[in-house]
Amino acid sequence: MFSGASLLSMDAKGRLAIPTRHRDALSGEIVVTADPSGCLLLFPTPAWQPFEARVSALPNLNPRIKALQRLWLGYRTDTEVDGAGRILLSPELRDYAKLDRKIHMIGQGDRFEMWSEEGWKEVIELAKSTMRDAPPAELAGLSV
Amino acid sequence: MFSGASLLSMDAKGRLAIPTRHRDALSGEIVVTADPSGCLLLFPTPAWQPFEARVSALPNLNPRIKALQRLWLGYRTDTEVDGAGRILLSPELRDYAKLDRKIHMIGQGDRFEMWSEEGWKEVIELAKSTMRDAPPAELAGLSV
DNA sequence: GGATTGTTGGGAAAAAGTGGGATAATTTTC
DNA sequence: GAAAATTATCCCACTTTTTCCCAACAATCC
Repeated sequence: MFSGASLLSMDAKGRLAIPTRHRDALSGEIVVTADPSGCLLLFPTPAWQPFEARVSALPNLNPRIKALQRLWLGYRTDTEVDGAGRILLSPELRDYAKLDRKIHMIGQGDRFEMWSEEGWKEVIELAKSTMRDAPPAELAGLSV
Repeated sequence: MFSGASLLSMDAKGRLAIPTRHRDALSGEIVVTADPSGCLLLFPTPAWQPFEARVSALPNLNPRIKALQRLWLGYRTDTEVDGAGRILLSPELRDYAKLDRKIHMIGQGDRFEMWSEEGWKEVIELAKSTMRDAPPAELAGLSV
């Protein structure tokens, strides 16, 4: 299970160093794609496959679902970690998630999420405002 | 059950000495994460697991709940107490909770909370103003 | 009062991150 | 079709960060 937040910096060539503590989990082949929440998703190839299978199996006569498929499957990019422990993000992926120098890499179970500084700030703000204004009933008892 | 408030001081390297009276409760593996209230949470590993299970089980098609999961699960960091009774907080965790030298460590049942000077002052202020201005009906009977 | 235990800060060695440069490959233009 | 230029990939070196260990100071107990 991946977890942990890291602030990474992408260089001018679009290279991104994977923190060493995640190197072995992400060694070799990696799949990167776009997520409709605004971030990029980063899967080790074995974890990608069930995800792709589930997305492909969705009933895509619904144009909304079809649009989701277009993103998840359409932006799918295979890449791999180079000798210096870095991956290369294509201009298209970088552009989709509005990534510039500072990137937040967030462990999220079977995948990592890549957020721009701005996007991650909005996630934090959404979480904070939720707890402040209208905590969902499902959370009852979570905080002691 | 953890309880008690301690004012700790973090050194320049992000090291934080655990008060001796809590050492045995927090010996070995510890889980630290971010909380949407603005503080960090510190669990002994056994106490973390039911918390993670409940968070993971939330219905995360709701973007607000998904944002909460991103924080709680995403910032999750395993750490351990060093030979001098200190833990190391990563720059990302420190940054999230705006921690600088002075940190308030608050016992809270199965976990500890870590607050910045500023954040803790706001908690106190909120508690005070609540009792002053609009005590919730749920409190009926608490004050003798 | 001395000794032992606990606390704090610093320093050195190792590891990881960062950037540049060179070589190879591909594309475009003449 | 060939040559040149631009882009991409790989490799090496330097800088910064991290981690581990030790020493000095403080407090407590005997």
